[in-house]
Amino acid sequence: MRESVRRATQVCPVEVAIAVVGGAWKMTVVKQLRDGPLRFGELTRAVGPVTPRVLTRQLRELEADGVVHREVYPQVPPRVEYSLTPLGQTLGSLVESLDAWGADYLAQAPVR
Amino acid sequence: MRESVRRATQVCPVEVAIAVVGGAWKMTVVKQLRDGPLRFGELTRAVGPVTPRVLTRQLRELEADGVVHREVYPQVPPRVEYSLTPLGQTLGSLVESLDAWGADYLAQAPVR
DNA sequence: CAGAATCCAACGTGATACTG
DNA sequence: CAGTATCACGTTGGATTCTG
Repeated sequence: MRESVRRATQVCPVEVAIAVVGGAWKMTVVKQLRDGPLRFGELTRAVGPVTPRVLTRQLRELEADGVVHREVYPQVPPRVEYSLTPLGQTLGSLVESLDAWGADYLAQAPVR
Repeated sequence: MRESVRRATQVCPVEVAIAVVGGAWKMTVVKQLRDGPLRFGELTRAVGPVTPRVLTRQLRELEADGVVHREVYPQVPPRVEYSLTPLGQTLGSLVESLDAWGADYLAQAPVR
């Protein structure tokens, strides 16, 4: 268990959830993977203006937390596919809620 | 609109939601305020091992994002009450979902 | 009581260049 | 293609002390 998650257990279950999914790009990754596995490059483009360096780290953390599965196909050129684990799939409704709330928030507080 | 929220708008609504509620203690604050207004001291004790310095900053951000209302009663000793705004109340179901997911996560990945 | 001031360490995030 | 190496930096969260 990652340290930040372990610390959250000392506070409240909601902090645990935030510790797992609260990082930048993480919930967007989950959102994109809901439609099926994606290769690293596909995921990079789908998520947005994220650098490979950063996306890799977020994926590693999601993997460590059991949310994402990383499948390496030993071939040239390399092929690595990311997918949601069963646990990751349980985040589906949460992603939808966050997506809807964020959209509502933008509707009532427009970007200036 | 806070800068981190504005940046999130360039990515995805889910990132906007995370930008608003993703900070440490924030969703725990919302959870505690669901049962009604709390004074600063009460909130400090209810949230957990948070320092006044940090809790104040998180509350200011939640206030700036329109989630929390801060009511000052001009008296001695000072009395300041925090409550959820209508927007903050719309986070209710999200808090419940996060709480449930976090609890499930702990059940399947016990603290070691 | 409800914070503000000051200071700081750690972390999260990012740009750029390079590689098996 | 899917990263890694290196470097850099702003923000976050925190400890401590002090105050109207």
